[in-house]
Amino acid sequence: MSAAAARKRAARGEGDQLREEILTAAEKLLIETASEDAVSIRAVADAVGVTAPSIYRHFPDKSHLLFEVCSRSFTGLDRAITDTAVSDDPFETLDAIARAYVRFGLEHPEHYRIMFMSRVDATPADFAEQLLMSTSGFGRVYETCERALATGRVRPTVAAGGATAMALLLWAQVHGLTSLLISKPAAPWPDLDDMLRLLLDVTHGGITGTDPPE
Amino acid sequence: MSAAAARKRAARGEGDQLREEILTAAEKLLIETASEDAVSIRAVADAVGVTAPSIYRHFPDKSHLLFEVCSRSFTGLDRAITDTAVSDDPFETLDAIARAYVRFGLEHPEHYRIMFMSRVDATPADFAEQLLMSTSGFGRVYETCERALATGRVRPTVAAGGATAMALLLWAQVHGLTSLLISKPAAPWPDLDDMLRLLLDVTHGGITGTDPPE
DNA sequence: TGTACATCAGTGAACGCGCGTTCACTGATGTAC
DNA sequence: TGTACATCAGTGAACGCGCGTTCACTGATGTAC
Repeated sequence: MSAAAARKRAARGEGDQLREEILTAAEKLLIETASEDAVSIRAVADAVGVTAPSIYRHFPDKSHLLFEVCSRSFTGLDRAITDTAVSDDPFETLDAIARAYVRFGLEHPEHYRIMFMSRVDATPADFAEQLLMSTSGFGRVYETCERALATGRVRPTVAAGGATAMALLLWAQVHGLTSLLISKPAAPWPDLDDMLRLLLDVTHGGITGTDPPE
Repeated sequence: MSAAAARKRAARGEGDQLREEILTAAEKLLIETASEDAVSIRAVADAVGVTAPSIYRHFPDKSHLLFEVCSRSFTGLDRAITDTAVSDDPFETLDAIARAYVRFGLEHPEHYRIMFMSRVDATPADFAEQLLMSTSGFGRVYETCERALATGRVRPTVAAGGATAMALLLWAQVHGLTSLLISKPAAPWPDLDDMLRLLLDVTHGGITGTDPPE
């Protein structure tokens, strides 16, 4: 049962149109099947309504296709972080970013899985790592950590590690919750809002040594 | 190049011997190749020095084999937690468990990946979840959280969630660090000991509202 | 305006591969008499 | 003690499958004269 509607062949300059459709279909397939393996060249081609070889006019091979789908997800997360309102208070900003991060992960679990839970060499070359660390999203977190340190409200033992360690710690915290919620949905989780509040509360308290403002 | 040494055929009662060898080989393959996909029936059989069909005398199918490898890993983690010395101070106990947990994950990254970072339906039926939550390891954490709550030293906002939420939070914390270290080794991580101390410090501080004892 | 032609998006058939699994079998091992 | 026999661990060949990828091709589109 080929999902293909009758396709019109693209005109001369419009080759990029099919390219877009391929990416969209691959993304959709990835999300629906919840499995990277199910995203085969043939399946994608079929979903778009085209034969398998024509994928190769637009992507050199399968891994480049998957990587581009993945890389768009990074952009999405990046935007989610970058769009987060900046507060004068760096701690509030970090809270807002953390919430945006978790929300993004839960709304795009399969992308999240590929980005942060899959094997390192699943994406071409060393590209992926670079892509991650160079995103403006991580940069934003790092800067905000610097601002937080500058307030002098960070406990000395924590401040000693510097902004890099602090940013990585915060990342680990939100990643831990996000990825466990994705991979172990059957655990006896409390209400998500409660859990998130608890996490942020503990993290804030552990970093500043004071109760959170609210 | 079959890795097979000449094998002696097992005697009557010793069928379980090959079964053991199969499990060991599958585990080894999983760790060496760092890929669940590379653990094929054929590859395992070859590693043991036997033909593929003979696997089926010992396991009904591939997923049961993989599941048993995985289930042994759970037992390993479970033991790592259960063997952790219990201190009178529940917070010290939680710290020790956390350290044992992270160490286990880093020493068995592929097992850890399968246990906590892979898709839910990658293991037969709903077995896996049950296996996780019913391990004595998680029970130990839960009990220790109850003891911690009983000390009255836990901040009210945290205590309000109860022992379940607290245990899940701690799990998310250590899982976050462990899984990120595994999947993003190229990130600018500080020294592991420093990172771990930072994590425990922040968590402890966030939960009790006081500086750690040391 | 009309026709010959170059371009190039997409096709259809085929390749070789490794996979999980099945089947009828072989032949060493242990047992019954 | 010796022999016929049942057991069953492991074999070898084969199955059908979906995969990524290649190749020579078709035929609609746009352009040059």
